[in-house]
Amino acid sequence: MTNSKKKTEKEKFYLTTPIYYPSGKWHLGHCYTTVYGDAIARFKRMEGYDVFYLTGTDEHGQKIEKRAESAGVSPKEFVDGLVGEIKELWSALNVSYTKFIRTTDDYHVKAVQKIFKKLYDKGDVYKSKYKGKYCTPCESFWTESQLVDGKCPDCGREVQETEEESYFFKLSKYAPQVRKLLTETDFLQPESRVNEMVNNFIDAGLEDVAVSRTSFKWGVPVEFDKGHIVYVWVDALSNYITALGYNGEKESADMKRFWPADLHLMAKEIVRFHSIIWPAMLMALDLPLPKKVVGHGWLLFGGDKMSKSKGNVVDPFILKERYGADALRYYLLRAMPFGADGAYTSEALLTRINSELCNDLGNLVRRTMKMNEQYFAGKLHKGKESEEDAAIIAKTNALYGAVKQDMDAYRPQQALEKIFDLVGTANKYIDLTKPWVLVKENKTARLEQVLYVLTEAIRVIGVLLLPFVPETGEKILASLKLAPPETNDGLIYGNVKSYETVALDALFPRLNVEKELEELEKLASGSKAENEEVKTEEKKQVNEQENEYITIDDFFRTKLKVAEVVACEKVEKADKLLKLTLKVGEETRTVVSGIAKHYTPEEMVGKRVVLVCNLKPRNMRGITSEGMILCASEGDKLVLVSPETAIGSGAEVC
RNA sequence: CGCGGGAUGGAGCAGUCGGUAGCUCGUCGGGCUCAUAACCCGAAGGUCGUAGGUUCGAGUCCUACUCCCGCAACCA
Repeated sequence: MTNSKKKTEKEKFYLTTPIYYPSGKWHLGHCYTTVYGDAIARFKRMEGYDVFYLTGTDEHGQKIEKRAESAGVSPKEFVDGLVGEIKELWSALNVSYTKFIRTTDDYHVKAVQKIFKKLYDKGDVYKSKYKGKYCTPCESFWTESQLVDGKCPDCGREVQETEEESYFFKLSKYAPQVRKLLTETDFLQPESRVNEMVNNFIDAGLEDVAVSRTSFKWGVPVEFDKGHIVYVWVDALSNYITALGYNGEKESADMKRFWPADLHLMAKEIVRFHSIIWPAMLMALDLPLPKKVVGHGWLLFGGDKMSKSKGNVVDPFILKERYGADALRYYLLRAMPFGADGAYTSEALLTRINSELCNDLGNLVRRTMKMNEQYFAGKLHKGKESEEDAAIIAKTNALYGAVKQDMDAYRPQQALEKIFDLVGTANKYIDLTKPWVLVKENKTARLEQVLYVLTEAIRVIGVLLLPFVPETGEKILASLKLAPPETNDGLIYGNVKSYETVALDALFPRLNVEKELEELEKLASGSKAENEEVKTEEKKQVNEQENEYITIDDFFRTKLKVAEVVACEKVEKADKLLKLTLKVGEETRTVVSGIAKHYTPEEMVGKRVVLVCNLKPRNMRGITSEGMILCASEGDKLVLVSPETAIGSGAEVC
């Protein structure tokens, strides 16, 4: 509001990623949000803003508590490893965050307690009963709708009506204000999410949310009521203010300077919390609201038709290692459409690297620099423009404005498109002006001017590329013997009057797509195996040596028998389940199996299959499944395991 | 009727307020030689899921339908 202050004072820009939950491997999805934020942060810095870019990890909760327990370490130890990894990842990808917050950080924990107390004192947090159905053996709460035939969906046993004490946040009180915020401002982007939020959650009736739990310990204890743990909403969401030093009491300098946030960036599945609960919390705390929440789509995997099997090499470390941070950053930023889901395929990644980064951009820089070197020993001076130059000069001059417009709308994919449009124009310009002909005709002045025009375009491209692919931008500028500029001033033709350029190594080496796909495939199966190892290790802490072999006795603990399918039908309201009636010797059993996607009920009847007889019965969609039939699967393919030739049902498998 | 997204040339996508259907990759042909077998030009290829409707005119609006994909549920 006080824009008319002194011009000398830098404007601030505060943006955040979500804090990520360290429960498993970090993947490309995490990278997307963070790199997206980084591009914006870097761009804003070049625009002269005082940027605060926050990221971090959300480390509390039951899931982590359990994981740590089964891994035999403390929750903090469990989480420390993963946090170390994600920090490595960000540094590998050149993410320029200002601060990394962990919800286990001391100052955060204390601040959350203060915030909780403040909300409580205000009356917006109150103690009540959390009603639900409790299954004692499973130690789980279920809502009415989750129950199957009124019984525990997990084990099929009776559940008890139980009440648990819990603190609630008066979300309902703020519903009208939040609704207004969503419908009457451009707070939430893309707009398509607004209806989704309003229709599905607000207008459906906003209930107060439970903000404390007593079922686990790993979290921030409620200061004035030990035994209660602050639940994720208050704990995690408030990171955006605790990171600035907010603690409910005195104002911190950073809080004063940077709050409210200019942009909260996240994937669509948590838009709900950021666009409803978070604003309501801030209202309750009497704090200003963030200016914008942007929910981007998901990076989807699969649909890899070219490579035979899954080909899901999505380990960002591997990709970075092989192709470099910039290639990965470029792909992520370029391939995601705004607001919608994007697909990851290794093939698309490789094609993009080759055709756009390597052929179009890399080659443009290289051929130009080589000509500079060859014809003028790299020394160029601004000359007289000719008609041929008009179009490319106009584009060069317009590029910054175009990129800025897209970046102000937080659309890096479109900004990149604009930059690469100039790359294309420059390549065409070379064919248009034919420098090699000018050489032969001794039109030295014209030749120098042509190369100067190109070099100027490349300079602007290089600078504007910095936020997206920082290493590449720097390399381009290094070719021009320029340092990355502090600001975006001077991004117009003619700003640098003379050059002394050098031809450096290729920006991106050309990749053999087929070969790389094969390599990635190999690595994928490797890391997949690794993943599975980790999982089993987590589940059971088996001694490694014992893990390699089981004894014959171990094997015979599994009772396998041949069974004949006598009847089969689809399970209602479940698209993967078939209900099989099996004859095992004299006995008849019902088994529910998730093979409906691969076999029809009709073709199942009469088949002989292998049944695990002594598996603990389990309730699935209201049907008790007494065993499991063996299948072999490979990727999406799944086939039944059957006896090779006819053998009586009930025959033992050994 | 659980929630949501989508259906546009071989593949991946753009198409804003309704007015001649575009881009990238791939394919084919040509050009050039400064450059990383790169670059440039041209061509082939789409009745815009189906059926109705509104309109002078619909990929773009309305209705119904079909199919696909996420989530949820469920696959041990």
